[in-house]
Amino acid sequence: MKRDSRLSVALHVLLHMAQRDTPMTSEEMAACAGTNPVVIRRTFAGLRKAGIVASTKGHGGGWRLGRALSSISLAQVQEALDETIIALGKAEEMPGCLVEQAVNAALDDAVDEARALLVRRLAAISLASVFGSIDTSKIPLAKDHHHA
Amino acid sequence: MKRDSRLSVALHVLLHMAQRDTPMTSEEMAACAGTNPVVIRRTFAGLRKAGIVASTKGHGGGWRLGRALSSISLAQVQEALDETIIALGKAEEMPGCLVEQAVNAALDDAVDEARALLVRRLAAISLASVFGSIDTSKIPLAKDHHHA
DNA sequence: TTTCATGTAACATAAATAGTTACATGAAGC
DNA sequence: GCTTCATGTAACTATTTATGTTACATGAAA
Repeated sequence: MKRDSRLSVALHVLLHMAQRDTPMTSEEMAACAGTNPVVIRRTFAGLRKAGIVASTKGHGGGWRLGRALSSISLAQVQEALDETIIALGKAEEMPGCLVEQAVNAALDDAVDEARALLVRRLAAISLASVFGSIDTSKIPLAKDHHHA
Repeated sequence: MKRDSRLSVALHVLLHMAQRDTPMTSEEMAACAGTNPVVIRRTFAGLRKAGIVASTKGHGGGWRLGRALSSISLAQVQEALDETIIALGKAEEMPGCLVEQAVNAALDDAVDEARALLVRRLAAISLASVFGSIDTSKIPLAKDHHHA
């Protein structure tokens, strides 16, 4: 089963957006995500509905953050994308089969618990803290500021 | 993203297999899983490699458990299926981008933790315990044994 | 030596996702 | 007001992945 990387992509784009003072067009976002503008607009529509970003049409328009980085948790972004977290599903081929019911009940408990844990962890991480974790020491200086 | 229900299906079939004293053909297994024999043979090849089931060719052949239900954990079956657990993946569009790296590092931690929890939970559940949880009170009696 | 079942390759189908084209909507600038 | 630029979204195409199917070789029992 293929994994869904929309959350990773969305977070990446959001952090680049945070570094700008002008709105970011879907074309710029697409370039930064390695995809195309329509896919971005489609994906980010969910984030807009959640208030995480806002978009404006027309000249000088584009996308900007809807609130501060510190007020956006990874869980909120995940939720807004309506992305599946746990890949394990349950079979429902034989709705009346007690064996199938017992199997699904056993799986449900474990899966729900893991999903809840992941959501808690993602809820505890803000975009601001991810932003702060960027290792700026690796960024080559644009110009030599003759440090030291 | 679509969920993968192979674990649920495999567990279901294994429990039906446990209730029999003769080998179960892939055709019977397919009927019980709502799929077809080749898909079953393909899926269960992984379980055979893990020793969870054994298969024999020829007349009277088919599939049977490789060890006792109490010695098979849900985690072992999951592992044998080589099934993805967590659906969240990471983007690697811009390998050099520090922002992308920071995002993926943040996600990795949370995802790994949730995956580990789920595996622990699945490892703690044996097929025998799932078998024991089947609610036999709901099974209609085949014939009236004039109980009471 | 016939029958039955697995093992597996090769191919076909189906379903989900992503990408593309096209165009309506609306906001800025001239 | 008209042009330009950007979003919003529908409709379509392409790609990818998983599933289902056909075909046939292998091997064991009767």
